[in-house]
Amino acid sequence: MTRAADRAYAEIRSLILSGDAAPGTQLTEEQLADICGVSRTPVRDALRRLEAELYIVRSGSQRAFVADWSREDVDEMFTLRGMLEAHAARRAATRFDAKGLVALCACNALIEAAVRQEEPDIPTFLASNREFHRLIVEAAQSPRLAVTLATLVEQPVVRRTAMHYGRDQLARSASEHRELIMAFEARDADWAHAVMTGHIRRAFHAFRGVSGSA
Amino acid sequence: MTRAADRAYAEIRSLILSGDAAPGTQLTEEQLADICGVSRTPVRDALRRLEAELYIVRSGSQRAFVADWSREDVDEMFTLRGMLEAHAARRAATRFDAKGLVALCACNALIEAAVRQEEPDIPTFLASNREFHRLIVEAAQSPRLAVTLATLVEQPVVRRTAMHYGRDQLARSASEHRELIMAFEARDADWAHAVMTGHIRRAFHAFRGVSGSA
DNA sequence: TGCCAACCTATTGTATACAAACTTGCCTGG
DNA sequence: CCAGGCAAGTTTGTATACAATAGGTTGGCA
Repeated sequence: MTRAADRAYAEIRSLILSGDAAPGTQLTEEQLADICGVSRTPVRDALRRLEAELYIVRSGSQRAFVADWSREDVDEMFTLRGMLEAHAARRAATRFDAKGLVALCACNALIEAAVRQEEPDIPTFLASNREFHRLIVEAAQSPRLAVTLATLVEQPVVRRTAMHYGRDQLARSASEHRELIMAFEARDADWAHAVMTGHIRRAFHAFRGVSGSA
Repeated sequence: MTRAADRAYAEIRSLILSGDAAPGTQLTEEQLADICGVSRTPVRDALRRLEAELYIVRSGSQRAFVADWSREDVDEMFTLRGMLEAHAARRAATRFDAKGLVALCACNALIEAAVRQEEPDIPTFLASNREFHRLIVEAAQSPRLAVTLATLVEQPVVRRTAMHYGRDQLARSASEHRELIMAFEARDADWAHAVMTGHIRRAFHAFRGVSGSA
């Protein structure tokens, strides 16, 4: 199922994430169509998605530009994500079934393995971390929440961040995940909410530290 | 600026809100193109937006169906909206300028006028109410928050609800708006947060009451 | 009669051509 | 010299034709 629109979406997002398309750059549909080797139609679809996810912004006349992320934007993104993910954790705590918890544990096992390596395996960490959070949102059983969060977790910032984490930060993350799992096993909604809040806030400050020194 | 895509969006949304397109109904692009008097291209754009706003859902093979709103969906929507709008109010409290507050007061004056009528003017109430909340989100100065909330406030439920409110509920709403304005004038973030939380929760229970008896 | 397969239809995905709208820069008149 | 508008070029919006694919139906075979 590799539709042209999906490939265009992945390609354009990659351009933005890699920095090849710097913030503020204008993205014209034709130019992107050339790059992706498809026509403008699927490119338009891809741009709509990227716009909803705030990778790009549009001028008054609907021209597309690579979004610029100010310090305030990053702060606000983490705050929103913290609120919503904590809410998801609260809901998930009373809704997880045995199978879901097993999957969650397996997922975190992958994360811990990736971290324990001599040279931490960042791509695996990222993928598994994303899956971990996705499992929790899924367990929360709220389509609205899932859609809303989906536009926040896959942001440029999140991806760039982990690249620069030290192993201690990565290990800390895995450890917090373990505590989350404990809260879920105890079906303790308040606990899960609190741990998730702290988890995201810590990630936020880890990012500020990294980004400030970089 | 009445693009075909915008008209199609409004037309299709209206079909869903009015109930002409019942939940579960399949919406085919060609059929909608006929109804709206445009080609499939703008209809596809409109469907993408409606999908993001959860008016419609898609099957595995990308077929579009009118979304079904369960009781749980409605609960969750109000909860999310409450969290996010309260957060917006908190931010807005320390960011409103004199001009913004004047606009907010003017907006609520319209609402109160609409409510005081012999026969309450529901369309005006809805429009002004929407503008009132929009002004607050704008004052919060968080594009992410604005985008996120935009997908929640314009939901089928919200619109259907107000149609059935009694005058007491409408008046209560306007009165809560006045208290919000007081909180903003005092630049008291916690107060604004609390009032907004209560405002949305009351609307939620008013809806449950109306919808339960209907 | 039940099931499987092939075809046929309905629906979405993509490409392309053309139209509308916005930008830009030049030119003209004051 | 500046302002305003006009014209050319760029970019997005829309329509339409065609391709691919999923679903349903019908016919044949066991």
